Amino acid sequence: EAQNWPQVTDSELQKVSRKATVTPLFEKILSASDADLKLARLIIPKRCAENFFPDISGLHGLRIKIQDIDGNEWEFHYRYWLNGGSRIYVLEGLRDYMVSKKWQSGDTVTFYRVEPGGKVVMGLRKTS
DNA sequence: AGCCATGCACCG
DNA sequence: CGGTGCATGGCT
Repeated sequence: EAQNWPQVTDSELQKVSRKATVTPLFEKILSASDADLKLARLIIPKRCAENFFPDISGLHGLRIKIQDIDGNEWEFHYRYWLNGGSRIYVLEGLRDYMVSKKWQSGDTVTFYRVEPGGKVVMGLRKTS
């Protein structure tokens, strides 16, 4: 009994009880083509992609899991197109998300990072 | 100088 | 003939 009584320092308690930190990464106002259900893809501004999304070397990109604000997890495909000597980054496979959130041109999508873990969360703000 | 919104060729 | 993946061009 006594030997199992927790003897923790204040700083340990702080660490244990600390809430997850949520850092806004970037947001984008949806263009008409971002909101096109047939395309179902979102152009990620280059600087945002390279600063905040995983590095991708090959043209095939990678599958990326992103959680929405309600904790539902979605899986998209993150890749890029070659454009001149540069890249255009694109998040594909958004159709279900778009339908579910009534994603429309002019709305604003915001990406967050949650630590610890580094999970990416996305939220949608409708035009007011 | 070059991003990125969108046009559009071409491949199945 | 619908989508992918790139080309084009408006715009900053």
